[in-house]
Amino acid sequence: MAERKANANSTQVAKLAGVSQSAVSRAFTPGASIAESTRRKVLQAARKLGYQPNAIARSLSTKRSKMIGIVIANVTTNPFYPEVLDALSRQFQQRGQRVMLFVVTRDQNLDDILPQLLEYRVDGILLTAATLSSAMAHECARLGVPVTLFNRSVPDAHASSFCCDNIEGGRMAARLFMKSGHHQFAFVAGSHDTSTSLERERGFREELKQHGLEPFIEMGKFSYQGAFEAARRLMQLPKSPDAVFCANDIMAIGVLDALRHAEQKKVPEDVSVIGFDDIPMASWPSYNLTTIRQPIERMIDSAVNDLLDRINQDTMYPKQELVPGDLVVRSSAKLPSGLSSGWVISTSENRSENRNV
Amino acid sequence: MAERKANANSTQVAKLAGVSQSAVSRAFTPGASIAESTRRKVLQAARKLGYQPNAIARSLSTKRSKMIGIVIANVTTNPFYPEVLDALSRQFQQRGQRVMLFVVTRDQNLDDILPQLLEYRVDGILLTAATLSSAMAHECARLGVPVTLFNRSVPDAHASSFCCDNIEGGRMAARLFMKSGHHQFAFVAGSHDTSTSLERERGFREELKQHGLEPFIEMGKFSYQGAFEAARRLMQLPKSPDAVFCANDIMAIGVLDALRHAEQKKVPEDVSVIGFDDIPMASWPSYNLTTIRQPIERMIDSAVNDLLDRINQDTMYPKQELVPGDLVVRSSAKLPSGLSSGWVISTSENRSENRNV
DNA sequence: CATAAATTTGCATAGCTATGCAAGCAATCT
DNA sequence: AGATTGCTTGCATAGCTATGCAAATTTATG
Repeated sequence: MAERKANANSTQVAKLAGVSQSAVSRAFTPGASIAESTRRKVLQAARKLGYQPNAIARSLSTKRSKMIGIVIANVTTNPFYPEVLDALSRQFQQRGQRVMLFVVTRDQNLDDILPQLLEYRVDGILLTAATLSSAMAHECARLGVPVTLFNRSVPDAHASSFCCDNIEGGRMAARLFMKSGHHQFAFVAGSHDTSTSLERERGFREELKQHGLEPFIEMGKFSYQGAFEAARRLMQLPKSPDAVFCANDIMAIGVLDALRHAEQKKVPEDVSVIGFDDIPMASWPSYNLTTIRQPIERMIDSAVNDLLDRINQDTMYPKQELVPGDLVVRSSAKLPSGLSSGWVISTSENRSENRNV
Repeated sequence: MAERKANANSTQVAKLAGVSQSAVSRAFTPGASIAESTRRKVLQAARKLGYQPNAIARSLSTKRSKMIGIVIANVTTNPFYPEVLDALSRQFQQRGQRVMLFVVTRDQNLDDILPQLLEYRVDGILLTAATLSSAMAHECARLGVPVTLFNRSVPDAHASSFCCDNIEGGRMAARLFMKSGHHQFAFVAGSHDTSTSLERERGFREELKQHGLEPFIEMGKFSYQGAFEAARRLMQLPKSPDAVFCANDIMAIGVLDALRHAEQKKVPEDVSVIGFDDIPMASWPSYNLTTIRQPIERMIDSAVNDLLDRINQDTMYPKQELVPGDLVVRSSAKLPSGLSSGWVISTSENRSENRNV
């Protein structure tokens, strides 16, 4: 085993600076009671010894690790998640929190992961993947570790949750399809046990049902390839759909590619496609995907604020927030008359604008 | 400030189990000297109290945090990096290391980031972004914290480095272009201060030069959009290129989209395009990108092994490894006679096979 | 200048686990 | 039985910082 080089500690710095160890600690604690002259002496001695406070010892002493556990999945299969991770970790970094990351697979159980985070006494946990078992939610609550779910609906009242309004998003897709005169509808699902996919399907279904319509359902496994194959299956149906709503953009893109390159269909002339998320690729000219945009920044801000607030104030209750999505109209779906590509439609505030997306 | 619920500690467990605190510690330390019967008693008491060893205290005591610092960038702009992050963090997790993640921007200085990692006494550091200043390299060496660079060339001998053979990759691209009879060559660079881009350019240049040829250079800023615009500039040249090599795939895709959708060029009939990385999108039918594949898995394995080995054995010297890339022939570049799409050519072992990519 | 008030300092200890060492114990050997 | 060996166990302490409290110092006030 390698031997760690003796890393200077506060006592050695104190000796060199001719002060007590407490003074060294205070010199590095913003707002602590210490004379400016003493602080300078300490910092100088610290520099000389290459001293840096030991965050591990500080964590032990303060019972605050200043670490947030983030659990994420699908980071390679869906560009939405790298965006989420990027925004999340930037935010936490900026606000003085370190990030302990766990990348999980769809089938991995959180009950094995969370203990590993709790072992390190993370101050809070942010989940963007997998579902939180009720037992684990209780365990975190017992230990006073707040949990926030991003893009997952809440299992019980112990965790906060920040979601896009998936149901309304599904409705928006259905309405756009119907307004522009489609006849056969389909939904490409992600999986049958993920709230996002289920809710988007539900909104889509319900809105269609009000007009006596019902969509075909195919499984796209939340991946490009899965959706590619789903599209091929859809096109083999006797009454193949002319309007396909996908549970996310990466699947919508898989569907588009299948339609164009494997099925010789024109989009949107033969088939219209709508996605969900508005990942950067959606605006590439090869795809020009009409989609429901999740307002990532706003959702992340809320989630981060909520988690940090709950870390600092014991009294706060978990919060559930539903953020409305925007319909971004590009050219993968036929347009109803009066609407042109490049519009963003926010149902929430009933406001439309041409943002040139 | 929130008050932490009293979290059971080893002393409380010891009392309940009727043993000493040491016994509790040993019960949770694999391979420690403890009777099986005692261990059982301890574990039972621990379960009853909901006790979990405190990794922070353990880290302080053992001087091993079992945390690896990972620094990464471009996670939203280049799908290559989510792949790298996914593989890296999986590997470390599997081998019992936690990951402390820093997501940085291109312009962020590592000299501000590394101290934050060192503060937490990470056992090792893996850099996939930014360049390590010599001062910082020394600082890490002084503290005995091994550093491994992924896809970055090494600044001095204090860090290990695992790179794809970028120069040979650039050469391969040049050779393929020349063999299939192109006349005007261009290179779309990522940036002028990144070893990957510079080396790929160098190999490309050198190989062309041997035949008295010289490429145009345009800056693509390592992004889809930047490359899109670079392609448009290239097409406005009096002798516009018919062979464009890009420093990575995401830029190659930007170039493809610009050629097809903004410049009415056919690929590969009018212009051939080659990328670098072989990200998943490269094999999508919309792009079918001919590219130099980086053998991610192998590179990651080597990098992770190296870092963990150096953490455990003080004696080991940093290592520099150059892994050869494979030319993956798809259909974004004209083929020389005798070669058909779907082939992977490994120069290293002089072996070609049809892997149906 | 004396006194009160405010600031700064050091002492001592808590926070939790790992581990070297010596002592205790049981099993094995002669 | 007595001696040897090998395993278990507990004691005591290290690892490093933060912080309540009382003492000491400085500053402000009358």
